[in-house]
Amino acid sequence: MNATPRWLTSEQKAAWDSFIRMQEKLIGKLTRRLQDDSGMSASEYIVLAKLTETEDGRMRFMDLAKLVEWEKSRMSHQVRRMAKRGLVAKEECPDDGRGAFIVATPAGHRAIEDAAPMHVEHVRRLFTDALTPEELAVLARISDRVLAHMERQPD
Amino acid sequence: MNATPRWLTSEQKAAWDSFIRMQEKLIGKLTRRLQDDSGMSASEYIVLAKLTETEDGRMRFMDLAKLVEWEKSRMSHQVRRMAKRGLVAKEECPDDGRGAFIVATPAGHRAIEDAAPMHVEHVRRLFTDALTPEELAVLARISDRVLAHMERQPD
DNA sequence: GGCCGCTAGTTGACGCGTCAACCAGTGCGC
DNA sequence: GCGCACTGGTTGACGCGTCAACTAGCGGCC
Repeated sequence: MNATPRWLTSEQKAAWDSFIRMQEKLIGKLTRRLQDDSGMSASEYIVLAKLTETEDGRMRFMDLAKLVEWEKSRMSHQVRRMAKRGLVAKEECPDDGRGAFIVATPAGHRAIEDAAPMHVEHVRRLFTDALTPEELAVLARISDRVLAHMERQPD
Repeated sequence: MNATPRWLTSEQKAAWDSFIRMQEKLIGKLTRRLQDDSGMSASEYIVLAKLTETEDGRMRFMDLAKLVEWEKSRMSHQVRRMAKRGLVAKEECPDDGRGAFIVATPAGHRAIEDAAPMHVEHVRRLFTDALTPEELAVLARISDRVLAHMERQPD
């Protein structure tokens, strides 16, 4: 212990800084846009998106949480807030006394249908339009490599 | 208005999904690690990092906010919390009656010096080690392109 | 020197995310 | 059928981030 730390090379640091800066600005702009255009947070958007992609706009609480890779407590808080806003509703589950279904309400369906086209347009405008198809493919490959690499690491 | 929305192609959507997933997982792991290893949030880390990179560990409030591209209210809240924890202190500015200097305390210096080597190690372990130097360079170039593209867009 | 618009910084309310503690129902072993 | 570990889900406290409203000092124009 107490070995002199191995810092990043200047190329590595530059790459890291660019990546972090880009990602922060991009996500920031998108969430602000979503909020301004549709009065919806990114979390609300993704919950509604996943729910309404199903057959009947309904999903078991834990299935939903696993699908978006959230902790159950995060999902619980989120669902409570969205239920208060009338975007989703909780229904009890006949098969499992503990369980709950989360359902997108009509207002929820309307909200995501209104929001989605604009959101996609912003993703296009800010992100995909910046890159050639080849660059986009390279970025996808790199992202998958990092993801795969992380899977192999502890934690 | 009401034109049928132009969705992303499946390649674009796949690239977007991979990027988002990677970035969320990576940032998530790093912040959790930082918290566990050093009891510090990412925000605290960056504030201390920028502060201690200066000559005297001191910076004008607004200069600091601009440097890390935060809103002043965000910085104000952050500094208040960090002052409460004893990581920084506020000093008044002789030249400008409104102004404030933010100073890293000895505890602040110690905290970042302890945290930095481990943090860098995790960045290396989770990110730079996943990629070849060429891939890293490509990612940097792509990030810079997206950044530059965003600068040219409204908002 | 008095007004006015600007910049510096704070505050409060509210949504978000994490952690840890908790309750309740399930299902399995005996 | 009883006990017990596990899963499903909630809750409360707290740090974080945004927005909007606010205070206060500065600087320029008349």
